[in-house]
Amino acid sequence: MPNDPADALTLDPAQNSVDQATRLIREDILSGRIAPGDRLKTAELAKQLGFSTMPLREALRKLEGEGLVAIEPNRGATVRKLDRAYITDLFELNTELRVFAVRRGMAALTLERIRELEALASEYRAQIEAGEDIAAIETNRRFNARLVEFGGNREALRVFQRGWDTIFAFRRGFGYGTGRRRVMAEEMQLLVDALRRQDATAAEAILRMQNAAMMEDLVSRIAPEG
Amino acid sequence: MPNDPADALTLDPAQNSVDQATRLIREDILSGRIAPGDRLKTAELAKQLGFSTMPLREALRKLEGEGLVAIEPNRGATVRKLDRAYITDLFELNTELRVFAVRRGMAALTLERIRELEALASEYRAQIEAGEDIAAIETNRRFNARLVEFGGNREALRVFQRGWDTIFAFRRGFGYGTGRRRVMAEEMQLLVDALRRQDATAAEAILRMQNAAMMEDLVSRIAPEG
DNA sequence: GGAGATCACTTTGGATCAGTTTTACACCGA
DNA sequence: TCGGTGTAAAACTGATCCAAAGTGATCTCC
Repeated sequence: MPNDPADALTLDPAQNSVDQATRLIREDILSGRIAPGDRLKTAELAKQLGFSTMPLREALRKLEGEGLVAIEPNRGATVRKLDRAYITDLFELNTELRVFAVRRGMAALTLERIRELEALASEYRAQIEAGEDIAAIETNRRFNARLVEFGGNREALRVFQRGWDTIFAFRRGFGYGTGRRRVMAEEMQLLVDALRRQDATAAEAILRMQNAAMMEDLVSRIAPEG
Repeated sequence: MPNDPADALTLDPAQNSVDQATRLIREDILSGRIAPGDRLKTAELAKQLGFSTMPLREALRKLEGEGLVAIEPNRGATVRKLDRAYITDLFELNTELRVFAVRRGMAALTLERIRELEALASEYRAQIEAGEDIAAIETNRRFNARLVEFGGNREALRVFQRGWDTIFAFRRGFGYGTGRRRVMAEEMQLLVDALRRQDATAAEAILRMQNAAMMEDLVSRIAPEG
């Protein structure tokens, strides 16, 4: 969606109530203030956010279309439940999108772009060492988003971002593996090195290796049939 | 979205007006009865479909979330414009998803599944020879959807289907390349043969070759900066 | 004492209505 | 004749209202 005014990627002025409400609810869900499975009552949200129920109804419908909330007839809206299959599928798909982006964007990788990725990787490492976990997570997101963006396929980027947000919202509830963090910093640097060498095979291998480790970490945190 | 009641993949009973309206409008868009860029006025749709304007507003919001329509504040809803970059990105992404599915699903490809794909390929060939273009297009869709489904990643399938529907809606407006059809039937058969031989490399090569040819065909139909 | 039915309360679904913005069109002037 | 302006109609936005469906508690009957 190249020029979507209500796009999460671009900064929207959010003039009308519907867009504002949509943004606020989405942030509440993705930031974990509202947990998966929670009910979203229009009257409650209306009082809480200061809108009437009408914009809320439309906002919830929009979020339903985005897949973030589920609306059952005569029963109202709830935050989308995330089961194991969904999360692992999403995660695997995102890895594939990163591999695709790297393969596709390798040729167009200017030195400037590589330096940007390297800067982000350094920032990530520094934040991990300093114990700034929240900031590190955000840096990680930016690193990967830029990586996919350099692939040059906007739709892939869009799918990737949505998937990332969902996985992130899920992981917040289950915690992060502490052991993976330092390794992640190393892997990031290895990836940048591979990109600098124009070594697509190595880059792909790193991404898949990372995927395997993260999947194991994810699955271990979920109940047998979450 | 494994258990979405209002999912396009599953057959929804569509009890309430919003779901019914959403489905009807979506079908109108994807079938080409409403063209990209057309305005979607709530009052008009309400009279036409027999609902009040309220459910229509919510239906349009839901479709906005799905990315099918764009809603600008105080200006109403229009069917999402499809420009060249969007279509080519989508098409390329879909090729990648097919490659991913083939690689991932190769191991789990039972003989039964291969036979099913082969049957679809034969059906496609027969329909092309008989000049049943509409039916052939549908068979082509089923073939590829099954191919991706056999990959075992539900999210990939979902993204693929949405992308396919969009590309399809676009191509209706620009026509189909007549020359590609017979070649497509051959490529389908080649793909099935590769799958039978468990030859992932060959299968991938066929898919990418097909992608290149289709992209060329697509781009040639679009104005320089459509 | 337990299970089922009834009743009250909560919440959603759909409709109507007033206020605001946009847009189309005619009119006026250069 | 062309361009700008002002008015009017149409469309969207937001709010309130009423009906319908669901939920839960209490009460009665077995």
